[in-house]
Amino acid sequence: MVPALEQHAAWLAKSLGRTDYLPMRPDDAVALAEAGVVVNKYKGTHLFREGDFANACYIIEEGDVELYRRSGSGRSVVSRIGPGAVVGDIAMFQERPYLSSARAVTGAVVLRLERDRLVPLLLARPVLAMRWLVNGLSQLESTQQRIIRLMNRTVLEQVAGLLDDEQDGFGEVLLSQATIAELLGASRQSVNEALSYLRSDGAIETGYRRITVLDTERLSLASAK
Amino acid sequence: MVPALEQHAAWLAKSLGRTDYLPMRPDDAVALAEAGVVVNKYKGTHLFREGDFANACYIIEEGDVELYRRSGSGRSVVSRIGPGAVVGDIAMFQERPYLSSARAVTGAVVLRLERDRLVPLLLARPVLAMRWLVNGLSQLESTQQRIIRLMNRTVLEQVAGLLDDEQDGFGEVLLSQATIAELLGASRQSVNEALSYLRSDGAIETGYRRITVLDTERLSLASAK
DNA sequence: CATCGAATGTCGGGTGTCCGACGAATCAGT
DNA sequence: ACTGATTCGTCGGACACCCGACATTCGATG
Repeated sequence: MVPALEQHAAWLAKSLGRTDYLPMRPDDAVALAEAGVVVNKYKGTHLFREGDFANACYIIEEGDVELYRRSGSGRSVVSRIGPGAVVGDIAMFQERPYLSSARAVTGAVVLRLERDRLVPLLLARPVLAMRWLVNGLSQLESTQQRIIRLMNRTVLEQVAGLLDDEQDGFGEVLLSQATIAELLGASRQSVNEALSYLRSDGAIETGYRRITVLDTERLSLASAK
Repeated sequence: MVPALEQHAAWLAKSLGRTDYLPMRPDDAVALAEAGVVVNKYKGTHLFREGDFANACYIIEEGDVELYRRSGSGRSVVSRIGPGAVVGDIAMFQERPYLSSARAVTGAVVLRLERDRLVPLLLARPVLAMRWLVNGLSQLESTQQRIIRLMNRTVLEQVAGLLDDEQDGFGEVLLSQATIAELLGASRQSVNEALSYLRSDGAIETGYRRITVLDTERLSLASAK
């Protein structure tokens, strides 16, 4: 076994959750890593497109991926996911076409898992199936929370909440205002107005494709309201 | 084995999806039915409340259940689910408190599954775990679709879409306007205005806690826009 | 350093929705 | 049939948001 494979195995074990009551033996993770292929995706390329038949799913190891659908004329962003997320598994398990397109917005490293190899593996190793289950349900939970964040909230509150969630270790969010607007289902102008307010409040600093969080306190204040 | 148990087993097999590549042996369904307890819930009673520690999950066999959370002052409806849906499993698998309350809005029959009995069962029978997984992911899909339905859509379009989805075999939707408003995150008045428009258009008829769909064609026309 | 595409900041006009309020209609219980 | 509680229908004012438009600024590319 190559060292890289071991590394991926360890990474997978961490990514699929840390539930104590589901002890994961090392060979479980290794088996999963062996079943997949590590793929390097360049910025802007697609993992899959809406309508393609779902033969495989992907686990994101590095980078950000955007999920979107055509809706009428334009496209609407369903969600944006990062390392640890599993994508395409819904359609894959149901043996149907993907219901959204997945595009790497940064350079990304993903693990591609073919349906024909994954399903037998999960059936043979119940612990992996259970982990996968818990992981998928966690995703469901965060999606539901996003619904709540969208409902009955002004753009200002939504923007503040998003910045609070998305900031990295240095308090930076590297998104254009247009992208934020798409994520929230708002217009770019309204997002700009909200950012202006937060800036004048001293909660953030804004730059080109970059927002720096200065005061998390004020931010969550504007978010909760 | 009592006849009622057989019936529940058959029902469970149907409810957890019909994926051909996951053949479910009869004893799988029976084992699942045996692991749970059938509970009768009267209108208005709670299956569980937000914050309670999640010891069990529920499969709904009859009736409708409403999921809601406290948000600030009032409560906001997360979703409304019917027969076939599984609820409470997210928190249960994660060993955390329930993140929303579940209340029977009609009389309901549910199967209560204790965590301590279910987890070993799923580990012993991978097919069941996989079915559960596919079912949970389907729920995730419909939640995502609901997000899309909420974003960038007028109340009229949302109401038309909801009626199209929720009508039963006779084209009837038995919900009060206030409930519809909660489901969509809109005000009762706006829902009323949308219904008035659809009524004058000849697409629906309205009554006390009842809406009858007359013309599905016009409805989907108003929904798509 | 010149150029061009992309992103930001800002302005009015138009409108969809919320909110409070009120009366009419419907249902359930004594 | 009377009564109280719930639901429906409707109005006008307030306001957050969308949209189009335009100038400005930033960053990559040669």
